Amino acid sequence: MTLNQRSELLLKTLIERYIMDGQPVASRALAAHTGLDLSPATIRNVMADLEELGLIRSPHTSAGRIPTALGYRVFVDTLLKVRPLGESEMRRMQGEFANDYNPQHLMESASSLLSQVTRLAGIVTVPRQEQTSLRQIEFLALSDHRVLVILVTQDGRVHNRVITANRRYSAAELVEAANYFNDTYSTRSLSEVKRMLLREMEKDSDAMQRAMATAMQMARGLLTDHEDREADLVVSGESYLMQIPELGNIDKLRKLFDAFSTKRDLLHLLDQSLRADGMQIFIGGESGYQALEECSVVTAPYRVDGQIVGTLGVIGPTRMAYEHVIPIVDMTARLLGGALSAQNAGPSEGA
Amino acid sequence: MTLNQRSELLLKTLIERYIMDGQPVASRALAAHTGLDLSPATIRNVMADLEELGLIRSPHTSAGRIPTALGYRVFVDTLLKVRPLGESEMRRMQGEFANDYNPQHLMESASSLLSQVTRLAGIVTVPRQEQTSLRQIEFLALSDHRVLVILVTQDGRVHNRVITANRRYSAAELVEAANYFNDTYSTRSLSEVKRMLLREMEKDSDAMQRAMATAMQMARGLLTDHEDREADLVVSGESYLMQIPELGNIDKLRKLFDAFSTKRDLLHLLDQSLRADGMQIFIGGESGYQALEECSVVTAPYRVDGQIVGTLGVIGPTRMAYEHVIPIVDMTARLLGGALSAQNAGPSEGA
DNA sequence: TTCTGGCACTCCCGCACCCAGAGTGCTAAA
DNA sequence: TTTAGCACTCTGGGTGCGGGAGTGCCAGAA
Repeated sequence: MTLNQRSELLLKTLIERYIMDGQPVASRALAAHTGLDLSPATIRNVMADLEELGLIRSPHTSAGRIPTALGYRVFVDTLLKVRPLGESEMRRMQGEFANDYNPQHLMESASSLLSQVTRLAGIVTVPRQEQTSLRQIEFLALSDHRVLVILVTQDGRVHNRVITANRRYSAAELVEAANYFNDTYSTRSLSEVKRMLLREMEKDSDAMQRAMATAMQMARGLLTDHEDREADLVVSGESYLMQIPELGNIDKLRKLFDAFSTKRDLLHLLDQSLRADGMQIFIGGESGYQALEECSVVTAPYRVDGQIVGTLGVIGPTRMAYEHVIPIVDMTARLLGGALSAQNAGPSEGA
Repeated sequence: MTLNQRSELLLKTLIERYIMDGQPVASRALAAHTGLDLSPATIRNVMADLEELGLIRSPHTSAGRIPTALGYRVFVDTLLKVRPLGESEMRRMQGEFANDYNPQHLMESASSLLSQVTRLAGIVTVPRQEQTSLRQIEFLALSDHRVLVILVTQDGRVHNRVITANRRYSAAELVEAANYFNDTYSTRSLSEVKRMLLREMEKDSDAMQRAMATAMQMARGLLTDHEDREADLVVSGESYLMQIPELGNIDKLRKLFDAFSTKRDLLHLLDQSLRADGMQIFIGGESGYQALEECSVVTAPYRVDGQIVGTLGVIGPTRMAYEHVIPIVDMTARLLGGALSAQNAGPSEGA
């Protein structure tokens, strides 16, 4: 499928116009808005060819043409000129992340920033624990048999988990166990820690030192149901999606919102982007999820200390201003990654 | 405004029927479904009186009647017979809370339980910190100047906050400070702690013991921006609201969903319920929030160790099955309160 | 006095119909 | 290869009509 230059230009303008006002584009309008000095009749001939190729279609006989998913694909892959971010917009975005050292809060900022600037729904995945490495662990006796485990990961997030032990542990024992744990496992990735722990636990526990045994005991609580729903999503601006006319159908809208609250499908989708190591754009049904039928998803992974740990992006109608959305998503990923990495160094000013 | 028994019965049946199928109720239908042996003509006379009183209205001349907000008010206040929960439903609900000792998780369960059982949106406010009392506090050195403060409140929730100190603190210092803090302030309510701290800090810091000084230093970080958005809402099942026909109007729907993501108005509303110390029902515009125009809100406060700490409830169309919803909200409040109180005792089985 | 049957009236709703407008596809000529 | 012209098609809004549902009122029955 090769398009000559003129067809490309026409396809490009057609999609741009359609994105602008959502109306099927007629041959006359196209003739007027593309620079070429051609009559509507000529345009019609070209459009017939483009329709043949499956790039555009007409909703009915006497309407103009609208892009198909394939048309958008070609547009995004080869025709789109991404417009770089303006200075002021850039500064405004940077401002959102300045002086904030709370990781959870940073992710919420990123999500709401995405949705506000693009007027679409913003999504940010919270770093998967397996990906990030352990920085520090502490055990704290709460009551007789209950111990609070505090886990600080490399991205600066603090995780709590209360576990119920089968005997009472003294404060000294717990400190000792934590020290052992920190000495042995700190700076290793959580998945690695998990592997190592499982191996250790196979050994006869009689042979262990006391500290080690206690640490193992605590770790058991950590290992069991740790990853259930920890991998989480921050979503914001869903309500922007309610005014997009393509989803006037309440039923489709409902499916979409269910996807937002279930989160599972979205997490899967974003996982793909996590592995892909670069900006990704899913157009319409391409994502494979029925709820996203009429939607496109633009995602970019973000890095903490050079390591990809999560993804963020936006969800909106297939008819979205890609050339505008793409640089915003890209920049937000950089800014969030930067802010999360920066905080490891820690701020230098006083409280 | 006094209604005779017959008018009351007719109003009650009319509203029940309208809640059932959402259609305006005609005199003939009403004559058939109320036990009374009256002709439609007689019913019409009574309906004219009820309309005069502002309890019902007709959408247009030749339609039946539908209840007004005032009508609903009278209905829920004086006519409604709440149907007690069935055994099996009760057990099912209890099951949701069994063997769960994670407060955050319990609140999410409560919210999703509410929405699943009622098929409306469920809301649960997270306990206000001021209301609950301090159980335990610990300080943990993260890096040079950064200290992790871990705060365990009476309801079992664990709060983290990273503060940046203006000098390095040794582990021993931090332990000592935590001990001092726990000895002095434990079991007091957080608002009380805050008051006492402010008083202490006015004194000359030279006079303080070292531990106390350190504790004060840490506390400063806690006091500053603590209550910003901590008071939070757990919402679920919003998408159920999309299929209620009264909100077919996308614009109203959007306002409602904005209210869900802003959360502020909802928090205000629930705060009223917190103070009212009992089940509350806001019908239509009564709540005073425009977004809730066509909605009713049913709320009940829940208690931890006898003390009201939060509220929960549902939001749905004014035309909701109150006699069904009310006992569910009531029971959920008891169950959540119970589960949160129970966990303070702690489970007895091993890990 | 209260209830009821009857009747005229009103309004909604679905249906068919028509018409203007917009846009296309095709053909023949430049 | 491009273009003008023309016939054709589809949409959407407006209109008119008839049936159905329900009311309000009145006069007579209980």
